[in-house]
Amino acid sequence: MRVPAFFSPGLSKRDRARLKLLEAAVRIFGRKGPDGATVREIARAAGQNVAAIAYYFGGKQKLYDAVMEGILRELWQRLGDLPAEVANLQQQREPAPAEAARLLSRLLSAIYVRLLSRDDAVAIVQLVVREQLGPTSGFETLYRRGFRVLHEALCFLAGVALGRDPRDPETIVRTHTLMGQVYFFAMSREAALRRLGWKSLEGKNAELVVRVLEQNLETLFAGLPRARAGSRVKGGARDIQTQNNPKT
Amino acid sequence: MRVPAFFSPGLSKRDRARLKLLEAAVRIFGRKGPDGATVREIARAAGQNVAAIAYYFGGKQKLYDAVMEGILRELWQRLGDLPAEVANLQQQREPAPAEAARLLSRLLSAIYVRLLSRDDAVAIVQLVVREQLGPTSGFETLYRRGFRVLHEALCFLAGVALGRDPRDPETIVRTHTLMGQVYFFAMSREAALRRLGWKSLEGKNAELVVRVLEQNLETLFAGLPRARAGSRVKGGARDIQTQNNPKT
DNA sequence: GACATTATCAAACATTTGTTTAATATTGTC
DNA sequence: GACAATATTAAACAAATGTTTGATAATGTC
Repeated sequence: MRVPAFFSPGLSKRDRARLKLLEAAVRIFGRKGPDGATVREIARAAGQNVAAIAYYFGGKQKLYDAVMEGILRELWQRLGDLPAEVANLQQQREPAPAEAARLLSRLLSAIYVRLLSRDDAVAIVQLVVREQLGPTSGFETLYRRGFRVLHEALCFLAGVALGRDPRDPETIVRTHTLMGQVYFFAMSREAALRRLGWKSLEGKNAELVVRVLEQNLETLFAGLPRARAGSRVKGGARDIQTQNNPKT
Repeated sequence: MRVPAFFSPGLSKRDRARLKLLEAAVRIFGRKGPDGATVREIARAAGQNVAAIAYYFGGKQKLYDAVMEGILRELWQRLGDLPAEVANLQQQREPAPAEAARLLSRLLSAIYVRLLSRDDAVAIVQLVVREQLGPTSGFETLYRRGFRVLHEALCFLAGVALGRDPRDPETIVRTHTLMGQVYFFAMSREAALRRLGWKSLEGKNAELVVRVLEQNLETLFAGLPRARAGSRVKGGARDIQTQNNPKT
């Protein structure tokens, strides 16, 4: 007999097994890496038989690919409608520098608060960091549909805020340093926690980080020299909302 | 017959074999991670037999430990006498904020130029980043004798530069954001290279990064509010030169 | 040159790994 | 309830991995 929908909301038994497997896979792939993690451990953690992985996903590699897909969905979902706000600004003919600066600050803060600081996203971040290390299939996916899109959006905002071409190497480098201020907390999470004597990057602690971050950005946008008219925004970035792009 | 010293400078045959294995191990551990790397691959890359690893190091794990030691040595060696300069400043009774700010800038630039940007240090950075992900034996070593020492030194400098207690959470968080501006280039190396269309972070490209970085720091130290006297530097950090410290 | 130490190597070994199989149980449909 | 499709499981399998072994070569010392 089919289990009523209100017991397993919208999910067939098949989908529930897949989901449990996926959740366990994120955790264990994150902790041990694609090579260190074993299908047996993942299956055990998900309360499933080893063969279930081959049955539902077609093997370890395919499971890993599915995990990547899930991470990307989670990533964009957590950012809510902020990407839409950026896209809005991108459509304007003469976006205001102050507005761009403000949105950049909000976006980076949101990335920290909703994503990087979260205890429930540690495994995801671990996985992403690992994939940053080398060009594998996982890296390609995350870069093309995650990092690059976000990076381009941030470069656009920084470009407008500082009156520079978003594709100028200096703008890209500058944006990278801004991004690093936030991402470093996630990438060296354990070390940061220890140095601060914290148990988590969330909650009250997140408030301090966000305060420091926003103060940094404000100071930078106030103090950095703005380019004279002429070297202004030329092309603009790719639209942040068209996330499935080839090339580069 | 013993090979004359000038043919294999100061190295016995034993040491040369160990060295070749170590070099190959850094590269392959860096690329594939401790789990992904196999002893057979490392041995092949080093031109040695598989059994040589057990013979000279006592097994894969011990080889990995030895690699960590080597990385630590390389790390501090590349920083030259900059740590000594920090230690100098730490000994002064009333270190000048401007001098601290200048040294902080020089230190972070040196970390980028001599370490993070270098093509010949990619494998090392990869290994370090991987170890950042979780508390394993490798992490403990790198944290206690690498990250923590550097972090404390930077916090001291930032504290002096901004007139704040180096152990105040806000100072530590602030320092972390400063550090992240540089380290992010190494931690997301591949992504940064692609976004910039660069082949390397070295040379001419490094000049741009350093320029942006120093401009950021200068702007921040000029614009961030300095604490009033009273909330001034209290304890100072541990001495940067005593690198083998227990606790924390 | 003889002898002991050290180094090198291919083969063997025991585990662990991802995957497949084949039998059994469950579920959905009529 | 019968039948077919789908799920689940333990066992089997082949490939790989880290380690050990035992034999042979090279090296250093007297």
